[in-house]
Amino acid sequence: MDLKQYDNNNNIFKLDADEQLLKIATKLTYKKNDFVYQKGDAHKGLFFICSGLVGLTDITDTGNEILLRVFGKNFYFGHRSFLANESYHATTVCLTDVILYHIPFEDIDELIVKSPQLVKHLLKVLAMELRLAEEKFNDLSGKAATSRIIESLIFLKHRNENYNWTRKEIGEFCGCQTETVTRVLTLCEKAGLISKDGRKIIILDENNLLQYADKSTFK
Amino acid sequence: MDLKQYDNNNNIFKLDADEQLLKIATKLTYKKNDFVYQKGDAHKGLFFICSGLVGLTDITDTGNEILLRVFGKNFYFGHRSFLANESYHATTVCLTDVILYHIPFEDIDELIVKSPQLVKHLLKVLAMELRLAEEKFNDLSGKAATSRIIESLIFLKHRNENYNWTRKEIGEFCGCQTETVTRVLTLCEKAGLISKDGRKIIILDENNLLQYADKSTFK
DNA sequence: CGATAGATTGAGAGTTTTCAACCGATGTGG
DNA sequence: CCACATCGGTTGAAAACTCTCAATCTATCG
Repeated sequence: MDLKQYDNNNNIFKLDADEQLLKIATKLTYKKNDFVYQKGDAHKGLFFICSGLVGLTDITDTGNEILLRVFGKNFYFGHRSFLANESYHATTVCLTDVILYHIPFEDIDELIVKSPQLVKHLLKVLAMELRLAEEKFNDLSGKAATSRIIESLIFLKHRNENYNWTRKEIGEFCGCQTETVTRVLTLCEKAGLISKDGRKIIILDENNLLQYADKSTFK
Repeated sequence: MDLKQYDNNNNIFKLDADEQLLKIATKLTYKKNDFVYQKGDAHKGLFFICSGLVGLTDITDTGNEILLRVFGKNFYFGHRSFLANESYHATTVCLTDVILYHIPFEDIDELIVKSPQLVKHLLKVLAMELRLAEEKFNDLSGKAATSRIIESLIFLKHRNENYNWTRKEIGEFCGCQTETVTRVLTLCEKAGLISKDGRKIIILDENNLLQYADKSTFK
C-alpha cells in the first residue's frame, strides 16, 4: 500500500450524511460480530455508518478469514455490489457495535436522479478502493510478511485510532497468520518501535517503524 | 476468482465506440512492449482499444513484475486514475501491437456532460474490477499455486482466446514464478487436461481442468 | 541459420504455515 | 467480588510450499 497517499483520518473516503437521503433511510443498530449482509445476498442499496466499524470479510479455500476492506464513521458501504448490479461477493461483519442508516435504492438510475453528488463520491471511492486492492495484491505478491504487517498496522490505525486491532484482524488484512503477526510485533517491540499495553498496540515512532518494514524477514 | 461470473468473451466489460466521443479522440498505434502510460504519470483521460491487448502492470519490492488487469478490444482503460483524480498507480504495457483512441478529458464533470452513458459503463466496470481484484487477493492468500495458475489460465484465455499467454504472464497475473507455472502446466498435460502445441496451451476439458485446480500442490 | 525469447527441469534454500501447548487478559454469572 | 470460561496472545518445533539459481532445451523470428 502506498501509505503516503492517505490523509491521516482517511477523510477522503468519508462524506457527511445527505439529509435528503436520510429521509428515506432506515436506522439500524447492530452488535459486535453481527452481519449486515452476507456473501451471495442480492444487493440492497447503500449503507451509511453513523458510528462503529464494519469489516468486509471473506473466507479462503483453506477456511481462513480475510479482511478485504474496513469502513468507519461516515463511510458508505454496500456500494460495490449496488453499482455493479451484482450480488455481494463478501460478507460485512460489525467489528464493534454499529449504528447505521440503510438507504434503499432500486438501481443506479434512481440514485443518479436523487443524488448525483453521491454518485460522484462513490465513483471516486470505488476508484480509490480499486487502487488499494491492487496495491494489497502487489504487497501480498512481493513483500515479506514483516512489511505487510507493519504497513497494515499503520493503515488500520489511521483508519481508526481508537480501535484496538487484534493480531487476527491485522493478519487477515494483509494475508498472514495470527502467529506471524505476533512474532513480528514482538520483534518491533524489542526494537523499541512499538509498545504493548495489554492487548493494545502503541506505535511509538511511525517513521522508524515504516523503515523497519523494509527488513525482509522476522527471524 | 469466481469464473462462473463471466460470460465467455467478457462482453460485459466491453462497449462499442461512442461516435460522438471519437470525434474528439486521437488515434494512436503502439508496438508490442510499448508503454501507453507509466506509473506516477498524471491521468490523461480515457483510452479505448480498437485492436490488441494491453496489460496493467506493476513491479513488486523484490523486482518482480505483476499483471494486475488485462484490457482487450473494445475495453476502456485509464479510467481508474481518471475517476479517482489520482496519478497512475501502475503502468500499461502493450502485450501485442495495439491501435487505440485516446479521448482527453479534463475531469469527471466534463465526462458526465458529454457522455453520461459512458460514466455508467465505467462505474459498472470499475465495480466489477474491484470484485475481481479482491477475489485475486483472496486467491493469493488462500489458494495453492496450482489452483491460481489453472484459474488464471482459464480466465485469461476467456479474455482473449487467440492470444498465446506465456508462463511469465500467467505467473505475473496470479502471483507466482514462471517455473511454477511450467511445473503445473506439465502436470496438467500429463493428466490429459491440456495439450501444448509449441508454446501454445490448448485447454482440452475446461471442467475437468477446473476440478483439478482444487488439488493443493504440484508435487 | 543464428540469435533471442521463452520453456523445462533439478536441487537446494528459505519464509511462512501448521500444530500444539501454554499464558494472560477480559468479561460474566453466581 | 471471586471463579471460571473464553478470547486473544505467545512461543517453539517441524513441515510444507514455493522460490531461487543454474543449466539446458526448444520455439520463433529476422
